[in-house]
Amino acid sequence: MNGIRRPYRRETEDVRREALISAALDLIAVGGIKAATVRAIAEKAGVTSGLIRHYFASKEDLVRESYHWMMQRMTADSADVLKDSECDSITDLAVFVAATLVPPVVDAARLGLWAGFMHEVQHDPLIRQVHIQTYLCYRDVLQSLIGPLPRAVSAEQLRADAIACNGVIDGLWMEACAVPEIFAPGEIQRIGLTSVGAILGVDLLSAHEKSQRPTS
Amino acid sequence: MNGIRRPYRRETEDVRREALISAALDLIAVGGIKAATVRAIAEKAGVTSGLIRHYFASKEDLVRESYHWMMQRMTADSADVLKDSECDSITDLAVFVAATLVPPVVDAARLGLWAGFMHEVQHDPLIRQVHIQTYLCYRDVLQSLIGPLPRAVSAEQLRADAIACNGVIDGLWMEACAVPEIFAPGEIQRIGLTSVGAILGVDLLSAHEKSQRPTS
DNA sequence: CATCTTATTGCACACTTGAATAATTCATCT
DNA sequence: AGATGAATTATTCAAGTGTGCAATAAGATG
Repeated sequence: MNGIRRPYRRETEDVRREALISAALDLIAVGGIKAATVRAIAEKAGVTSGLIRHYFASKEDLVRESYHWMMQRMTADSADVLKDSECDSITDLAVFVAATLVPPVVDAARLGLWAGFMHEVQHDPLIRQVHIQTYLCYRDVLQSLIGPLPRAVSAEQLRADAIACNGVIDGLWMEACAVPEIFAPGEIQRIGLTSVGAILGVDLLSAHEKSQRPTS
Repeated sequence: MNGIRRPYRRETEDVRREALISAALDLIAVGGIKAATVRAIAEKAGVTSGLIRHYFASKEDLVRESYHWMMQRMTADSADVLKDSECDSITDLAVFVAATLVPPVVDAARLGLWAGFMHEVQHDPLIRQVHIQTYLCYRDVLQSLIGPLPRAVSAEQLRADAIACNGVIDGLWMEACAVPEIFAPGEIQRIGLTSVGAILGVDLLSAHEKSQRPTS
């Protein structure tokens, strides 16, 4: 058989793996896990489907690694918000909460991705571990922002506060992603700041407003 | 061909439709949407796969109706908590919040079900409409519980409070379903009561404790 | 009991799926 | 340049997918 084959370039393992992972995540975000077939992934990554099994033990394996990759990126993204902050602890927290409740963190595709994996969290041990690790990591960041606040609380109370704040933020993020049209612009962000502030007994709303305009 | 056919009983349309819907939901809860194949659904419902197309225009159609059915049941369940309450408004709210944050509402299968459909919410117009309707309905119940509280707030504030409380509850519910093992028993419930109370400026925790033991 | 309606089965069909493997072609090394 | 090795393609395969439709038997009606 001598049909003409498509030309190709050889790439490093890292390049190909990342291309396949990105393609898988794109597909899952838009069409759910069922849309991530080997053929669709390969086409989106610009290769043929056979290559998937060359770099991953199975398609399942690729999906698992994709989840890990995505969660790592999300964690890094949220940590970046505070990278070079020179503000007080209240303002840091306000900025952190506010950033989580507007685009690009609020994004239908991101929610689709997150939900697409949620069921695997129940059954795949590795995915479950990644989920827990990412959740705890995010909560720790939150706790490290809550801790320095000018309040006197026990360690137990601090943990409870972090869980609670994480809960509000997650819940609001979800609804904002799912059906943004039923909220006014900026409403969810404002509600998030107010609620977290109420839980912690600090005024996050004005702290956030203050952080917006000192560009003078 | 005259192989012996499996015997069967004729049932009404309602019985069969509900059996098929229940079977579909069971499968989706455990294995995600991809597990809900026509053959698996039919087997679990005790019929053969051809019957699905007799009662539903397509498998997709069955899935859509299943979602609708599930959401209606969830809404009804949460409304039932307050059915014959004779308590004051604070206690009603406390009971409502508390009920959402323990089993059977907190349940991995329920979360799996909910997440399994989340992606369809983005793309299927009917499912999206059902989602919005259910969300607003739940929030209205919440708002009707918040409204009578002994506080003086504007209508706008009331709406914001309801959104915020719904957010906390959703977020905590999610984490409790997903990874219950990282929380102490009753911890999420307590945190939920405290947080919602803090947002609204009322003491839900003691209101709930009070409602537990007046069985004298 | 005979007849009729239709709920239900059983099967075939066309397609898609993930996986396995043979066949190629690119890039590197001497 | 020419050979070597491995990245990549192309093809095949068995299993599973939803759908369409004819055959059948359950149960109501007369």
